[in-house]
Amino acid sequence: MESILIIDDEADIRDILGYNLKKEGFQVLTATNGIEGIKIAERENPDLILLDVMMPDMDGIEVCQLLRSKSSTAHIKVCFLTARNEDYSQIAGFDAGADDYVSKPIKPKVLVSRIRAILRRSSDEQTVNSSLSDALTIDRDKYVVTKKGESIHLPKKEFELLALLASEPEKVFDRDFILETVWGTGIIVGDRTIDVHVRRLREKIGPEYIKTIKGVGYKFIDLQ
Amino acid sequence: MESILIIDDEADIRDILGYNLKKEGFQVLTATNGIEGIKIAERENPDLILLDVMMPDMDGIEVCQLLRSKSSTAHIKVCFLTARNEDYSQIAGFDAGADDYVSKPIKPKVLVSRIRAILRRSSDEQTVNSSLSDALTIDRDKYVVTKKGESIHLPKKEFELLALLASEPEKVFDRDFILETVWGTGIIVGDRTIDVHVRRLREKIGPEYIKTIKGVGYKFIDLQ
DNA sequence: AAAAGCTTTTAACATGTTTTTAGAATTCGT
DNA sequence: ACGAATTCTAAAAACATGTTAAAAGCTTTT
Repeated sequence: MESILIIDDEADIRDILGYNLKKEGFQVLTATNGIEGIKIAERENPDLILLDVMMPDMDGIEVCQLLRSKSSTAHIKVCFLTARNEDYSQIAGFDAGADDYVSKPIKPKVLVSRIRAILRRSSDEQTVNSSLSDALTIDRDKYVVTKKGESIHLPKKEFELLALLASEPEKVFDRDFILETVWGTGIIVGDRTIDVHVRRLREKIGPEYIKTIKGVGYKFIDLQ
Repeated sequence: MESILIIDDEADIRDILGYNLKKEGFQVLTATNGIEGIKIAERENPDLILLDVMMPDMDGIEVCQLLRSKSSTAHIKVCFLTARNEDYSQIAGFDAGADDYVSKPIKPKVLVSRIRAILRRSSDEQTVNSSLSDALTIDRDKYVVTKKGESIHLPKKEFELLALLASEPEKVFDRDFILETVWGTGIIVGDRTIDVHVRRLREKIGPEYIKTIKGVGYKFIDLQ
């Protein structure tokens, strides 16, 4: 589950945002000021921090700069909460390393969709990196496989199979696991079904990417 | 001309507000309760709804949530009318997706300036979102699609479908998601309903914009 | 209140693609 | 070289989508 840390001095805001984010399935952490927020961020390593710009003692900009300067928190996504016409803070915020900002009054639905967008952005990048060899890219969202810039059309099962194998290059996936994941538990298909799919995948993306481990299963080779 | 829907059970309020808004050049629609209001909103697609929080049967919060949950009304701006010390309603109101609120007793001049502010804000936002590809523009506010300067009339469902797909070009939307978003959760329609809508969309905007991913769903292609 | 016009949904059928199967050929490890 | 596992091939079966026309729902007009 994705976790979100809210840093805001106003209890009302913390409550409303917390309520809405929990409802959407996020794990919620809260802090009432910058110092506390940084401590929690270090300890809990949340996926994203919602950070109020205007706070007494230490403002959001400062907090963000501190987060960015520590290696244990530098990677955490930060989204600023700003009052409507604090235009300057948007600029200063991005400057300080924010990923996005949302203006008050905050509409929960807007906020949630922005949060999802930020998190998706980062997970996309990872997907691309992890399932990417120099020549091959796999984009689950767009359902597209690219080889040396040329996009290759793959039908659903072949795509799912490739995406699974490529999700952990070098790891051997055994036939039962592949069947469960790509076909679904309980679905019974003949012995040769996987083979045929692998064959056609090799035909389309090139045979060098998928290696057979006889008696066990298949693995994706990340060609450097 | 910008249109405003007033939903309030008290005839006095409807009359006073209606009179003032007409004088300011708005087109005014009225409804005496939530159900009627939602119907009118769907049919007339007003630019903004003034929504009384305290009403018998269905209160404003509920009405607003319903409006937000339907794709055909989700984009309409909502401004709550609240009694002076209903503080909680401000919180619950934003929670339900309101854009602003005005406390009674309402001073017409204040209300008009608030309304102008909301509409101005929204038209700014929409401009950014509306031009999605060079050839095709989609304006949620006006419910208009333009292709190379020529405006194309699309019925509601087709428009919503296009707007959804175009909201993230290249991304594949699966059939379940499309059904949930455009038709609504729990609404059951036949298997071929989406296809037929896609077909007619392609007929009107050109077949090259919407691509089928067999077994998965559809995606919008952003032609450069 | 009926008629005319749209929009939306349904249903039946056509089409083309994907998935599965099965047998023969081949490969691989021991 | 032997046997088990995998690949290859082609055809059958299953499936998803496209296409049409008509029916069912709405709104607006008369």
